[in-house]
Amino acid sequence: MKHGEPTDRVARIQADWRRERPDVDITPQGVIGRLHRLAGRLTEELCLVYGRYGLSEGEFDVLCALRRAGEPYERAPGELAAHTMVTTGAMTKRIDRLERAGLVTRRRSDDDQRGRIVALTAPGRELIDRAFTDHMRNERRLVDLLTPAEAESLEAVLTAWLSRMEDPRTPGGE
Amino acid sequence: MKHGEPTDRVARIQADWRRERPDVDITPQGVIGRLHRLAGRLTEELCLVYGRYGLSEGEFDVLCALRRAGEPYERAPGELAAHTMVTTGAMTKRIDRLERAGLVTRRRSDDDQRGRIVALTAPGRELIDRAFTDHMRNERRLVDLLTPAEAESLEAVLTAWLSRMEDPRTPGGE
DNA sequence: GTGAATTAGCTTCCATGGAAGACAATATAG
DNA sequence: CTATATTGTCTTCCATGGAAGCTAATTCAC
Repeated sequence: MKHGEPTDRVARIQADWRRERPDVDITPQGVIGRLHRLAGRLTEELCLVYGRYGLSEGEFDVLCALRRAGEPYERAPGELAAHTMVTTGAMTKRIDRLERAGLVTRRRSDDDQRGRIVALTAPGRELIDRAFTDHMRNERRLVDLLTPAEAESLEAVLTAWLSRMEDPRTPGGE
Repeated sequence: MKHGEPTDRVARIQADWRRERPDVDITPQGVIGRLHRLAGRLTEELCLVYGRYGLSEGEFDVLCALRRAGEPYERAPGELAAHTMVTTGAMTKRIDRLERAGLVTRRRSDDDQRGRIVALTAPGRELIDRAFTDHMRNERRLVDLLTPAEAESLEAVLTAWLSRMEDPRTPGGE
Protein backbone atom coordinates (compact mmCIF):
# COMPACT_ATOMS: atom_id res chain seq x y z
CA MET A 1 0.00 0.00 0.00
CA LYS A 2 1.23 3.47 -0.79
CA HIS A 3 2.02 5.72 2.11
CA GLY A 4 -0.69 7.93 3.45
CA GLU A 5 -3.21 7.10 0.76
CA PRO A 6 -6.69 7.26 2.20
CA THR A 7 -7.87 3.75 2.90
CA ASP A 8 -11.55 4.34 3.19
CA ARG A 9 -14.31 1.80 3.32
CA VAL A 10 -14.65 1.65 -0.45
CA ALA A 11 -10.92 1.09 -0.90
CA ARG A 12 -11.07 -1.82 1.52
CA ILE A 13 -13.98 -3.35 -0.36
CA GLN A 14 -12.06 -2.99 -3.60
CA ALA A 15 -9.05 -4.70 -2.10
CA ASP A 16 -11.24 -7.65 -1.08
CA TRP A 17 -12.69 -7.95 -4.55
CA ARG A 18 -9.32 -7.78 -6.22
CA ARG A 19 -8.23 -10.74 -4.15
CA GLU A 20 -11.43 -12.75 -4.62
CA ARG A 21 -12.29 -11.87 -8.18
CA PRO A 22 -9.10 -10.89 -9.99
CA ASP A 23 -10.91 -11.65 -13.25
CA VAL A 24 -13.33 -8.72 -12.83
CA ASP A 25 -12.53 -5.07 -13.40
CA ILE A 26 -13.80 -3.35 -10.28
CA THR A 27 -12.49 0.16 -10.87
CA PRO A 28 -15.99 1.63 -11.45
CA GLN A 29 -16.68 1.07 -7.75
CA GLY A 30 -14.17 3.77 -6.95
CA VAL A 31 -16.59 6.34 -8.32
CA ILE A 32 -19.99 4.75 -7.84
CA GLY A 33 -19.33 3.28 -4.42
CA ARG A 34 -18.04 6.55 -3.05
CA LEU A 35 -20.84 8.51 -4.62
CA HIS A 36 -23.37 6.34 -2.84
CA ARG A 37 -21.57 6.46 0.45
CA LEU A 38 -21.32 10.22 0.24
CA ALA A 39 -24.97 10.61 -0.69
CA GLY A 40 -25.88 8.54 2.35
CA ARG A 41 -23.68 10.53 4.70
CA LEU A 42 -24.99 13.82 3.35
CA THR A 43 -28.57 12.65 3.79
CA GLU A 44 -27.85 11.83 7.42
CA GLU A 45 -26.48 15.29 8.00
CA LEU A 46 -29.38 16.98 6.24
CA CYS A 47 -31.97 14.97 8.14
CA LEU A 48 -30.60 16.29 11.41
CA VAL A 49 -31.80 19.74 10.42
CA TYR A 50 -35.18 18.52 9.15
CA GLY A 51 -35.67 16.78 12.45
CA ARG A 52 -35.05 19.99 14.32
CA TYR A 53 -38.30 21.26 12.77
CA GLY A 54 -40.19 18.05 13.36
CA LEU A 55 -40.05 17.12 9.70
CA SER A 56 -39.01 14.00 7.85
CA GLU A 57 -37.13 14.33 4.59
CA GLY A 58 -40.29 13.62 2.59
CA GLU A 59 -42.34 16.18 4.47
CA PHE A 60 -39.61 18.76 4.07
CA ASP A 61 -39.57 18.11 0.33
CA VAL A 62 -43.31 18.60 0.02
CA LEU A 63 -43.26 21.86 1.96
CA CYS A 64 -40.37 23.06 -0.21
CA ALA A 65 -42.25 22.21 -3.40
CA LEU A 66 -45.22 24.24 -2.16
CA ARG A 67 -43.07 27.14 -1.03
CA ARG A 68 -41.15 27.23 -4.30
CA ALA A 69 -44.42 27.42 -6.21
CA GLY A 70 -44.78 30.98 -4.98
CA GLU A 71 -47.97 32.75 -3.95
CA PRO A 72 -50.45 31.38 -3.08
CA TYR A 73 -48.30 28.32 -2.30
CA GLU A 74 -50.63 25.78 -3.84
CA ARG A 75 -50.18 22.65 -5.93
CA ALA A 76 -52.12 19.54 -6.89
CA PRO A 77 -51.07 16.29 -5.20
CA GLY A 78 -50.09 14.88 -8.57
CA GLU A 79 -47.77 17.79 -9.23
CA LEU A 80 -46.22 17.43 -5.81
CA ALA A 81 -45.68 13.72 -6.45
CA ALA A 82 -43.95 14.47 -9.74
CA HIS A 83 -41.78 17.18 -8.20
CA THR A 84 -40.67 15.04 -5.31
CA MET A 85 -40.28 11.77 -7.24
CA VAL A 86 -42.72 9.60 -5.34
CA THR A 87 -45.93 7.87 -6.36
CA THR A 88 -49.25 9.59 -5.85
CA GLY A 89 -50.08 7.00 -3.21
CA ALA A 90 -47.06 8.00 -1.16
CA MET A 91 -47.99 11.64 -1.67
CA THR A 92 -51.47 11.07 -0.28
CA LYS A 93 -49.90 9.83 2.94
CA ARG A 94 -47.42 12.66 3.18
CA ILE A 95 -50.19 15.18 2.72
CA ASP A 96 -52.24 13.36 5.35
CA ARG A 97 -49.44 13.83 7.86
CA LEU A 98 -48.80 17.45 6.98
CA GLU A 99 -52.52 18.19 7.13
CA ARG A 100 -52.76 16.57 10.54
CA ALA A 101 -49.85 18.74 11.66
CA GLY A 102 -51.67 21.85 10.45
CA LEU A 103 -48.97 22.75 7.94
CA VAL A 104 -51.10 22.35 4.80
CA THR A 105 -54.77 22.28 3.85
CA ARG A 106 -56.49 20.20 1.21
CA ARG A 107 -59.55 21.30 -0.73
CA ARG A 108 -61.37 20.37 -3.93
CA SER A 109 -60.37 22.11 -7.10
CA ASP A 110 -63.09 24.34 -8.55
CA ASP A 111 -62.64 23.51 -12.20
CA ASP A 112 -62.06 19.79 -11.81
CA GLN A 113 -63.96 18.14 -9.00
CA ARG A 114 -61.70 15.13 -8.89
CA GLY A 115 -58.59 17.26 -8.43
CA ARG A 116 -57.45 18.56 -5.05
CA ILE A 117 -55.43 21.60 -4.16
CA VAL A 118 -52.88 21.43 -1.39
CA ALA A 119 -51.94 24.77 0.14
CA LEU A 120 -49.44 25.88 2.75
CA THR A 121 -51.03 27.29 5.89
CA ALA A 122 -49.52 30.35 7.54
CA PRO A 123 -47.75 28.20 10.15
CA GLY A 124 -46.60 25.89 7.36
CA ARG A 125 -45.16 28.77 5.43
CA GLU A 126 -43.49 30.16 8.49
CA LEU A 127 -42.03 26.78 9.40
CA ILE A 128 -40.63 25.95 5.98
CA ASP A 129 -39.10 29.41 5.65
CA ARG A 130 -37.19 28.95 8.86
CA ALA A 131 -36.31 25.34 8.10
CA PHE A 132 -35.12 26.13 4.60
CA THR A 133 -32.86 28.92 5.77
CA ASP A 134 -31.33 26.58 8.30
CA HIS A 135 -31.11 23.80 5.72
CA MET A 136 -29.15 25.97 3.32
CA ARG A 137 -26.80 27.02 6.07
CA ASN A 138 -26.25 23.32 6.71
CA GLU A 139 -25.60 22.53 3.04
CA ARG A 140 -23.20 25.44 2.89
CA ARG A 141 -21.29 24.04 5.84
CA LEU A 142 -20.99 20.67 4.12
CA VAL A 143 -19.98 22.06 0.74
CA ASP A 144 -17.40 24.23 2.46
CA LEU A 145 -15.48 21.08 3.28
CA LEU A 146 -14.44 21.35 -0.37
CA THR A 147 -12.26 24.04 -1.87
CA PRO A 148 -14.06 26.31 -4.33
CA ALA A 149 -12.19 24.63 -7.17
CA GLU A 150 -13.18 21.17 -5.99
CA ALA A 151 -16.82 22.19 -5.61
CA GLU A 152 -16.88 23.74 -9.04
CA SER A 153 -15.31 20.75 -10.74
CA LEU A 154 -17.59 18.38 -8.85
CA GLU A 155 -20.70 20.25 -9.88
CA ALA A 156 -19.57 20.30 -13.50
CA VAL A 157 -18.92 16.57 -13.66
CA LEU A 158 -22.15 15.70 -11.85
CA THR A 159 -24.14 17.89 -14.22
CA ALA A 160 -22.50 16.35 -17.26
CA TRP A 161 -23.04 12.81 -16.01
CA LEU A 162 -26.68 13.45 -15.20
CA SER A 163 -27.38 14.97 -18.57
CA ARG A 164 -25.68 12.12 -20.43
CA MET A 165 -27.61 9.59 -18.42
CA GLU A 166 -30.91 11.24 -19.26
CA ASP A 167 -29.97 11.80 -22.88
CA PRO A 168 -31.82 9.21 -25.02
CA ARG A 169 -29.04 9.36 -27.62
CA THR A 170 -26.58 8.05 -25.09
CA PRO A 171 -25.34 4.58 -25.98
CA GLY A 172 -27.27 2.26 -23.70
CA GLY A 173 -24.80 -0.56 -23.58
CA GLU A 174 -27.61 -2.95 -22.68
CA MET B 1 -30.91 32.26 -19.75
CA LYS B 2 -27.61 31.56 -21.37
CA HIS B 3 -27.61 29.68 -24.63
CA GLY B 4 -27.33 25.93 -24.50
CA GLU B 5 -26.63 25.73 -20.78
CA PRO B 6 -28.06 22.56 -19.36
CA THR B 7 -31.31 23.40 -17.64
CA ASP B 8 -31.78 20.29 -15.59
CA ARG B 9 -34.22 19.68 -12.81
CA VAL B 10 -31.88 21.04 -10.17
CA ALA B 11 -31.29 24.22 -12.15
CA ARG B 12 -35.04 24.77 -12.37
CA ILE B 13 -35.43 24.29 -8.65
CA GLN B 14 -32.66 26.77 -8.04
CA ALA B 15 -34.33 29.31 -10.29
CA ASP B 16 -37.54 28.95 -8.27
CA TRP B 17 -35.73 29.50 -5.02
CA ARG B 18 -33.84 32.52 -6.29
CA ARG B 19 -37.17 34.12 -7.12
CA GLU B 20 -38.89 33.13 -3.88
CA ARG B 21 -36.03 33.44 -1.41
CA PRO B 22 -33.54 35.96 -2.81
CA ASP B 23 -32.27 36.38 0.74
CA VAL B 24 -30.88 32.83 0.91
CA ASP B 25 -27.71 31.59 -0.75
CA ILE B 26 -28.78 28.43 -2.54
CA THR B 27 -25.60 27.67 -4.46
CA PRO B 28 -24.81 24.55 -2.36
CA GLN B 29 -27.80 22.86 -4.00
CA GLY B 30 -25.92 22.83 -7.26
CA VAL B 31 -23.60 20.22 -5.83
CA ILE B 32 -25.71 18.44 -3.22
CA GLY B 33 -28.93 18.35 -5.21
CA ARG B 34 -27.24 16.90 -8.26
CA LEU B 35 -25.30 14.43 -6.20
CA HIS B 36 -28.53 13.10 -4.75
CA ARG B 37 -30.30 12.98 -8.06
CA LEU B 38 -27.40 11.16 -9.61
CA ALA B 39 -27.18 8.67 -6.76
CA GLY B 40 -30.86 7.95 -7.21
CA ARG B 41 -30.60 7.47 -10.95
CA LEU B 42 -27.57 5.22 -10.57
CA THR B 43 -29.38 3.11 -7.99
CA GLU B 44 -32.26 2.63 -10.40
CA GLU B 45 -29.89 1.43 -13.09
CA LEU B 46 -28.05 -0.90 -10.74
CA CYS B 47 -31.26 -2.41 -9.38
CA LEU B 48 -32.21 -3.48 -12.89
CA VAL B 49 -29.29 -5.88 -12.86
CA TYR B 50 -29.96 -7.14 -9.32
CA GLY B 51 -33.52 -7.85 -10.36
CA ARG B 52 -32.31 -9.97 -13.23
CA TYR B 53 -30.98 -12.39 -10.62
CA GLY B 54 -34.05 -12.20 -8.43
CA LEU B 55 -32.25 -10.08 -5.84
CA SER B 56 -33.07 -6.84 -4.13
CA GLU B 57 -30.31 -4.36 -3.46
CA GLY B 58 -30.08 -5.43 0.17
CA GLU B 59 -29.87 -9.10 -0.66
CA PHE B 60 -27.23 -8.41 -3.28
CA ASP B 61 -25.20 -6.52 -0.71
CA VAL B 62 -25.32 -9.36 1.77
CA LEU B 63 -24.26 -11.94 -0.79
CA CYS B 64 -21.41 -9.64 -1.85
CA ALA B 65 -20.24 -9.25 1.72
CA LEU B 66 -20.15 -13.03 2.10
CA ARG B 67 -18.42 -13.56 -1.21
CA ARG B 68 -15.83 -10.89 -0.47
CA ALA B 69 -15.02 -12.60 2.83
CA GLY B 70 -13.33 -15.36 0.83
CA GLU B 71 -13.36 -19.08 1.58
CA PRO B 72 -15.37 -20.46 3.24
CA TYR B 73 -17.69 -17.49 2.58
CA GLU B 74 -18.92 -17.12 6.14
CA ARG B 75 -19.68 -14.20 8.40
CA ALA B 76 -21.63 -13.47 11.56
CA PRO B 77 -24.91 -11.57 11.13
CA GLY B 78 -23.50 -8.69 13.14
CA GLU B 79 -20.53 -8.39 10.83
CA LEU B 80 -22.81 -8.43 7.82
CA ALA B 81 -24.93 -5.71 9.37
CA ALA B 82 -21.88 -3.55 9.97
CA HIS B 83 -20.57 -4.13 6.45
CA THR B 84 -23.86 -3.30 4.78
CA MET B 85 -24.82 -0.40 7.03
CA VAL B 86 -28.11 -1.70 8.38
CA THR B 87 -29.27 -2.61 11.87
CA THR B 88 -29.00 -6.17 13.07
CA GLY B 89 -32.78 -6.39 13.02
CA ALA B 90 -32.85 -5.63 9.32
CA MET B 91 -30.07 -8.13 8.77
CA THR B 92 -32.06 -10.89 10.47
CA LYS B 93 -34.81 -10.37 7.92
CA ARG B 94 -32.46 -10.28 4.96
CA ILE B 95 -30.86 -13.50 6.06
CA ASP B 96 -34.32 -15.03 6.55
CA ARG B 97 -35.13 -14.29 2.92
CA LEU B 98 -31.81 -15.51 1.57
CA GLU B 99 -32.06 -18.67 3.66
CA ARG B 100 -35.56 -19.32 2.36
CA ALA B 101 -34.20 -18.88 -1.17
CA GLY B 102 -31.49 -21.45 -0.46
CA LEU B 103 -28.67 -18.99 -1.06
CA VAL B 104 -27.25 -19.02 2.47
CA THR B 105 -27.35 -21.26 5.52
CA ARG B 106 -27.39 -20.26 9.16
CA ARG B 107 -25.84 -22.31 11.98
CA ARG B 108 -24.69 -21.80 15.55
CA SER B 109 -21.13 -20.76 16.15
CA ASP B 110 -19.05 -23.36 17.97
CA ASP B 111 -17.08 -21.08 20.25
CA ASP B 112 -19.91 -18.73 21.15
CA GLN B 113 -23.29 -20.33 21.40
CA ARG B 114 -25.16 -17.07 21.04
CA GLY B 115 -23.42 -16.22 17.77
CA ARG B 116 -24.53 -17.53 14.39
CA ILE B 117 -22.58 -18.10 11.23
CA VAL B 118 -24.10 -17.30 7.88
CA ALA B 119 -22.55 -19.11 4.94
CA LEU B 120 -23.04 -19.00 1.20
CA THR B 121 -24.41 -22.20 -0.28
CA ALA B 122 -23.03 -23.48 -3.56
CA PRO B 123 -26.00 -22.06 -5.49
CA GLY B 124 -25.58 -18.80 -3.59
CA ARG B 125 -21.94 -18.58 -4.51
CA GLU B 126 -22.68 -19.42 -8.11
CA LEU B 127 -25.45 -16.82 -8.27
CA ILE B 128 -23.50 -13.98 -6.73
CA ASP B 129 -20.51 -14.67 -8.93
CA ARG B 130 -22.62 -14.33 -12.03
CA ALA B 131 -24.55 -11.36 -10.68
CA PHE B 132 -21.43 -9.53 -9.59
CA THR B 133 -19.76 -9.93 -12.96
CA ASP B 134 -22.85 -8.53 -14.62
CA HIS B 135 -23.10 -5.76 -12.02
CA MET B 136 -19.57 -4.59 -12.70
CA ARG B 137 -20.19 -4.60 -16.41
CA ASN B 138 -23.20 -2.39 -15.68
CA GLU B 139 -21.21 0.01 -13.51
CA ARG B 140 -18.55 0.16 -16.17
CA ARG B 141 -21.16 1.14 -18.74
CA LEU B 142 -22.39 3.94 -16.48
CA VAL B 143 -18.95 5.26 -15.61
CA ASP B 144 -18.04 5.20 -19.28
CA LEU B 145 -20.50 8.04 -19.80
CA LEU B 146 -17.67 10.11 -18.32
CA THR B 147 -14.32 10.77 -19.91
CA PRO B 148 -11.39 9.18 -18.09
CA ALA B 149 -10.35 12.63 -16.88
CA GLU B 150 -13.83 13.38 -15.57
CA ALA B 151 -14.03 10.03 -13.79
CA GLU B 152 -10.64 10.49 -12.21
CA SER B 153 -11.36 14.00 -11.00
CA LEU B 154 -14.76 12.92 -9.69
CA GLU B 155 -13.31 10.05 -7.72
CA ALA B 156 -10.64 12.29 -6.24
CA VAL B 157 -13.11 14.92 -5.06
CA LEU B 158 -15.56 12.36 -3.69
CA THR B 159 -12.77 10.64 -1.77
CA ALA B 160 -11.55 13.93 -0.33
CA TRP B 161 -15.03 15.02 0.67
CA LEU B 162 -15.81 11.71 2.33
CA SER B 163 -12.58 11.71 4.31
CA ARG B 164 -13.07 15.30 5.48
CA MET B 165 -16.60 14.53 6.53
CA GLU B 166 -15.48 11.54 8.60
CA ASP B 167 -12.48 13.38 10.03
CA PRO B 168 -13.26 14.36 13.62
CA ARG B 169 -10.92 17.34 13.33
CA THR B 170 -13.11 18.83 10.64
CA PRO B 171 -14.77 22.03 11.79
CA GLY B 172 -18.30 21.05 12.63
CA GLY B 173 -19.96 24.36 11.98
CA GLU B 174 -22.84 23.37 14.25
C1' DG C 1 -17.42 -18.94 41.86
C1' DT C 2 -21.51 -15.96 41.80
C1' DG C 3 -24.13 -11.87 40.46
C1' DA C 4 -24.04 -7.86 37.29
C1' DA C 5 -23.02 -5.98 32.94
C1' DT C 6 -22.45 -6.88 28.18
C1' DT C 7 -23.12 -9.05 23.78
C1' DA C 8 -25.41 -11.38 19.69
C1' DG C 9 -29.17 -12.27 17.43
C1' DC C 10 -33.93 -12.05 17.13
C1' DT C 11 -38.78 -10.26 17.73
C1' DT C 12 -42.30 -6.78 17.78
C1' DC C 13 -44.17 -2.72 16.45
C1' DC C 14 -44.16 1.20 13.70
C1' DA C 15 -43.00 4.33 9.72
C1' DT C 16 -42.57 4.81 5.00
C1' DG C 17 -43.16 3.92 0.17
C1' DG C 18 -44.46 1.10 -4.08
C1' DA C 19 -47.96 -1.48 -6.92
C1' DA C 20 -52.26 -2.16 -8.23
C1' DG C 21 -56.84 -1.36 -8.13
C1' DA C 22 -61.20 1.41 -6.67
C1' DC C 23 -63.84 5.36 -7.37
C1' DA C 24 -65.53 9.59 -8.97
C1' DA C 25 -65.15 13.14 -12.38
C1' DT C 26 -64.04 14.48 -16.92
C1' DA C 27 -62.99 13.93 -21.80
C1' DT C 28 -63.86 11.70 -26.08
C1' DA C 29 -66.01 8.87 -29.93
C1' DG C 30 -69.77 7.87 -32.36
C1' DC D 1 -76.33 12.46 -25.86
C1' DT D 2 -74.61 8.18 -24.37
C1' DA D 3 -71.04 4.72 -23.82
C1' DT D 4 -66.32 4.28 -23.21
C1' DA D 5 -61.74 5.71 -22.04
C1' DT D 6 -58.95 8.47 -19.31
C1' DT D 7 -57.55 11.06 -15.33
C1' DG D 8 -56.62 12.40 -10.45
C1' DT D 9 -56.75 10.94 -6.03
C1' DC D 10 -57.18 7.70 -2.64
C1' DT D 11 -57.19 2.93 -0.60
C1' DT D 12 -55.38 -1.56 0.31
C1' DC D 13 -51.89 -4.62 0.76
C1' DC D 14 -47.22 -5.73 0.83
C1' DA D 15 -42.10 -5.06 1.28
C1' DT D 16 -38.48 -3.11 3.75
C1' DG D 17 -36.00 -1.04 7.50
C1' DG D 18 -35.42 1.37 12.13
C1' DA D 19 -36.02 1.49 17.29
C1' DA D 20 -36.39 -0.69 21.26
C1' DG D 21 -36.77 -4.48 23.95
C1' DC D 22 -36.24 -9.69 24.79
C1' DT D 23 -33.52 -13.90 25.59
C1' DA D 24 -29.67 -16.64 26.02
C1' DA D 25 -24.79 -16.81 26.39
C1' DT D 26 -20.59 -14.79 27.73
C1' DT D 27 -17.52 -11.79 30.31
C1' DC D 28 -16.23 -9.17 34.19
C1' DA D 29 -15.84 -7.65 39.14
C1' DC D 30 -15.21 -8.86 43.40
